[in-house]
Amino acid sequence: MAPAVEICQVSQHAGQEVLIQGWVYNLRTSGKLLFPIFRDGTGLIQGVAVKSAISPEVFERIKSLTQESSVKVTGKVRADQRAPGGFELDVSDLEVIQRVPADQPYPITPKDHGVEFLMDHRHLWLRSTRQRAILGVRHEIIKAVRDFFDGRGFTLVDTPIFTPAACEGTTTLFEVNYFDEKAYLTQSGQLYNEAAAAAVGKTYCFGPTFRAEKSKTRRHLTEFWMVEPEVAFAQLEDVCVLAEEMVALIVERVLANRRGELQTLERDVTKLEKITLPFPRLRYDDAVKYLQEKGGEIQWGGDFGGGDETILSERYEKPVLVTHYPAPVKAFYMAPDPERPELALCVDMLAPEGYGEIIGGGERLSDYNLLLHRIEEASLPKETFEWYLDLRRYGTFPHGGFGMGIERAVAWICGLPHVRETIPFPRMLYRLKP
RNA sequence: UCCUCGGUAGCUCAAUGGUAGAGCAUUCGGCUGUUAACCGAAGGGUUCCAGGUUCGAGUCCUGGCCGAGGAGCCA
Repeated sequence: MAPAVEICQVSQHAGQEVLIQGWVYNLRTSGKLLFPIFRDGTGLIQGVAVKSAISPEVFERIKSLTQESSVKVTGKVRADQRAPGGFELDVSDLEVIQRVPADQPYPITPKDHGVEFLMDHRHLWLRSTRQRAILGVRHEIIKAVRDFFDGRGFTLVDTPIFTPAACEGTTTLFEVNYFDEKAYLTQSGQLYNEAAAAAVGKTYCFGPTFRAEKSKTRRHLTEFWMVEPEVAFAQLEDVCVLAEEMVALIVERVLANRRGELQTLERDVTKLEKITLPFPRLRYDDAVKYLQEKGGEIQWGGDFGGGDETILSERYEKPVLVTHYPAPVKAFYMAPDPERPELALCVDMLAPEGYGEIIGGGERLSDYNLLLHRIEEASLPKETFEWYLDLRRYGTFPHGGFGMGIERAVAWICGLPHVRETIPFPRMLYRLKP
C-alpha cells in the first residue's frame, strides 16, 4: 500500500507511488483521458487517468466522479510543466468514500455566485481556494500576535465573556439571561486586563467580543475577535510603540510565510512591503485641520466618520497613529492629558488603503476620584464598578494598552472589500446562520 | 434606525404590459493533454408573498418578507 501523502508534500515524492486522501475539485474529460483535480486541504493536484493504462472499473469510477466527492487516490507523482501545480498524479487506483449524488450536486460551482448564496453556504464556501487562503492568513496573523507578546514576557490572562456590566455603555450590549439576573456578552476584556496587569505586569487577552450595534457596513460584525494588551506603568508613547511594533511584525510574518495565499488573493504585496517602522504620528488637532483643508465637514470636538478615516489613511502608505482626541468622544476610563485636560491620552491606528481603524487604546485613568466622577458622569452603575475602583484603591498605577480587531487587520492585509470573509462564520446584523 | 437598489431554472443573469430565455450546473453522446476545457442533445419554472389595476402582469400600483450597498456608531 502506497504511503499517505499531503498534496503540499508531493514534490518530495516525485517518481513514487502515493496515496492522496481528499475531495474532487473538478473533472475534465477528453475521450479516453480523464483529468480529475483533487484537493485535500493542503493544496490541489491534477490527476491523469489513461483508459488503456488502468482497469475499466477504475476508469468508469473516475469518469463518474462528481464535484466534492470524497476519495482515496493512488498514483505515481510526476513533474509536468502542463500541470497547474508543477506536479501531477498518474492515477492507478481510486476508492470512492462518498459520491455526491448527481441529482443533488455540490452547490458551489467554479462559476460566479452572489453574496447571499455564498453566505448561506458558508460552511461549504470555506473549501474554496480563496477562502482557504484567507483562513491561512488569519491563522498567521493570530500566531504572529501571540508570538509577539509571548516573546516579550506578556502573560495571557483570559477575561470573561459573561459580564455584569458594560465597558463603554449598555446600548450596544447583547443581553442574556443569567439564571435570575441579567448578564451581557463582553464587548472588551479591557477592564479585566487592568486587574491582570496589576498581577503580572504585562498581560494580554485574546478572545471573542460582541457588539449589538445595528451597523451594516463592510467593517462591522456583531461577534469579532480582539487582542488586547495591557501594560503596568506604560505611558501613551509606550502604547504607540507597542502597537506599531506588533503590526509591523504581523505584516512581516505574513509576507514571509504566506506569499502563496497573498498571491491567491491577488494582494498587491508591494503595498505591504512598505509597512516598516516607524509609523507616522498625527495629533487629533492636526488631523482635523488636514480634513478641513480637504473640504471635510468635521469640526473640532467631533469623532471621525468613515469617510474622514479613509481620507486620513490614504494620506500615508503606512498605518497612521492618531493621538490626543477630545476626551468626550472616548471611553470614560481614558486618562486626560495633564497639559490639556480636555484631551485624552489615547491613540487610534488607521490602516492604509482606506481600511480605517484597526487599533484603539491609550493610557488609563489611574486617579480614584476622577474615575469615580467619570463613572457618575456617564450614568454607569457604580456598584458593578466597585471592583474596578478597587484597582485605584489598592496601589493604583499608571498603565495603558490597546485593542486590535483581528478581522479588520485580516481584511486590510488580505486586501478584502468586506470583513465577512475574514472570519470562518461571520455574525452580522442580518446573518446568524450557518 | 434611516436612505438607495434588488428578489425570474440549482447558480449568474436576460425578457416594449402580449408564447418565460441564455450561459454554467445536472443527464446522455463525441474527443488521448485538458487548464472555470471544448462540441452536440435532453430534462429543468408557484417569476419572493398577499392584494389591486388591466382583455392580458415577471413587467404597473399598495402592503409585507428577504437580501445588498451606504449613513450614523464602532474594532
